Amino acid sequence: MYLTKRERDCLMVIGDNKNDFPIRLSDISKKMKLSAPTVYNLLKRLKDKGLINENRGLVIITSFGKEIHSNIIFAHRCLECLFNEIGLDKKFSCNEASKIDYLLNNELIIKLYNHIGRPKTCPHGKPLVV
Amino acid sequence: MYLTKRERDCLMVIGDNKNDFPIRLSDISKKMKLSAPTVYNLLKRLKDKGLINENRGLVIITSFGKEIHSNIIFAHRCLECLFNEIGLDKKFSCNEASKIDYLLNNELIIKLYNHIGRPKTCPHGKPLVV
DNA sequence: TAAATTTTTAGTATTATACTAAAAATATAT
DNA sequence: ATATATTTTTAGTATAATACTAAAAATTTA
Repeated sequence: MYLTKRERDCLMVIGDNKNDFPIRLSDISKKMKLSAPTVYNLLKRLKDKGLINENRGLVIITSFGKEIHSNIIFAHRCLECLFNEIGLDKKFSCNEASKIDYLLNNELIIKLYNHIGRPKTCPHGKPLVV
Repeated sequence: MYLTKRERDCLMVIGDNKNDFPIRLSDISKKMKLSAPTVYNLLKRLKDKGLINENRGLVIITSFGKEIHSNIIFAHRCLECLFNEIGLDKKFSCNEASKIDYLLNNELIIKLYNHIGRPKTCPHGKPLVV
């Protein structure tokens, strides 16, 4: 599953949506600070990759999309823990984690998780395993 | 200094050249398994970024290019050490490190280096500090 | 100097990114 | 119900990165 940084960011916005209702294209557009047509094209790619379903601007994440999303969340929080542990502040840790959380092999992330002592939460207090 | 993955790979080939003589475009082309015109365009970009000097296919790395190259080498080997420590084999560690060694902030890498106990060498036995 | 190799130009193509303008569709408010 | 507002979609444009082939130009080697 190769994702570009933008695709990753878009999937995160969609997956982070706590609402029961589908998220709108216009909401994603506002959150990502990108024009509607740009998001329209992004959504087409995420659809092609089987990560979302989309109908007339209403976006629902697929179960595959949820899997990839939660993998990225897990990788992100593991990396945040590591970066925080070695002396970076929360914001910096988060920022650096965002650059690479979608690129690394899952096996690596699980081994990293074990190595840092299976923490319960990330530096923001969010749970690592949901 | 933003580099693409390909630019990173090309700079590594150029910087890894131990020969006193400049490396040829055709040699880079062979090593990277890319056509000569593709490398030609890559070199133009590295030139624009001040990383190399190039004249009629003869390529020399600049002092700035050397700096970036050695930063990436250092990041790469630190990451390899970490990945090896958490239980990945040499090859896997190297492969994963290559994905991200050019993306992370230098401060982070230095803190990681301290965290892993300032090792002398990477899993391949190559020195971390030259 | 001829042959071989290498660099460079020219042209094509794809993917990702991102915009504006405007048409079409849908939703909201009166 | 209809006018207004919002949203989605299409169309068109643009740039950067990637990567190729074919062929011309330049350089190197034999």
